[in-house]
Amino acid sequence: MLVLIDAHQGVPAYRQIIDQLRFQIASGRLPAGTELPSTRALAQQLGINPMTVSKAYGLLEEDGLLRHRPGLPLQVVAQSAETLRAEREDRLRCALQPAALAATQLGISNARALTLFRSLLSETANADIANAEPDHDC
Amino acid sequence: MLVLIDAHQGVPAYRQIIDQLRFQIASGRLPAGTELPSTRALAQQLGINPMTVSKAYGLLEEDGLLRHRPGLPLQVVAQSAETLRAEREDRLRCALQPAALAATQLGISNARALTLFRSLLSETANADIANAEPDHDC
DNA sequence: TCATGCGTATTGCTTGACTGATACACCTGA
DNA sequence: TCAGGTGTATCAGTCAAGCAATACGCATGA
Repeated sequence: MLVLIDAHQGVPAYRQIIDQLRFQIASGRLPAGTELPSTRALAQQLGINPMTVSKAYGLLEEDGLLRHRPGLPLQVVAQSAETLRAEREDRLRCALQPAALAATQLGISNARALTLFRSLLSETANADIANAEPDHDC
Repeated sequence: MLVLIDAHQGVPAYRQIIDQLRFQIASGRLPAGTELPSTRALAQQLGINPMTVSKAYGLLEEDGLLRHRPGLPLQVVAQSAETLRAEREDRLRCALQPAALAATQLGISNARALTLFRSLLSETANADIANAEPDHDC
């Protein structure tokens, strides 16, 4: 399954599509040249409107991640290794930003925050990726 | 001036109040026992409705940062050392969990992830909360 | 040529967040 | 007791985001 929509999550559908595709492109799971399913096909698979998929595709194309030639399916655009590396780091930075803000506002020292993050990284690396769920509600 | 509202920022007024007060409490600029201005006083000062201030105060009270006794002004709650330390760390852990997961799935090394987090912590600590700017949308 | 599939521009609806006006209950202090 | 202070419950209005139905232009292949 390419994309999964969780209606219970509060995040709009088109943004979930963007996030998951962007993630899979950055991580290399969708290499350059990969053809994406049509808007109608993916929409039917997800049980949503084709326009919602189209909105996601359009924004990804604006970002230069996808290429669209009329009459042909959308393709993942080839990106340099450096661009991919920067993209990966950017995504991690975005994930870390709220944590850094929380640490500051909570008055937790940088050293303590880093120690916490280090232990979490070890736990996550050892955990099975399949059941990537938060242990308790945050 | 206790709080500043920037109408052009896109962030709702009640949330700007929460963020700024939370930061000032965490940083010690508003020590325990400090009496906050009344909802009406702060509302008039900011040119907004008292209910908007009340909403912010109410949420901060839910978080245990403020204490309200009917008929008396709101007070900053005394931060009991050990019990709140664990709770603060738990909240930071929850903020860090998705980042640790992203680092693992993106194939970013623990060392690189920690370096990134360290630099973000420095940036966040130096930033003034008044102009809490998103560098670029994540 | 025509049927088929493609992406999407346009339009309107729904939903929820945000805000504010009003009214109320409560406490303090004269 | 009562005037004046407090926070806030309730209700209604505004606004933008998200989504979907429809229709259109385009490319392909028989």
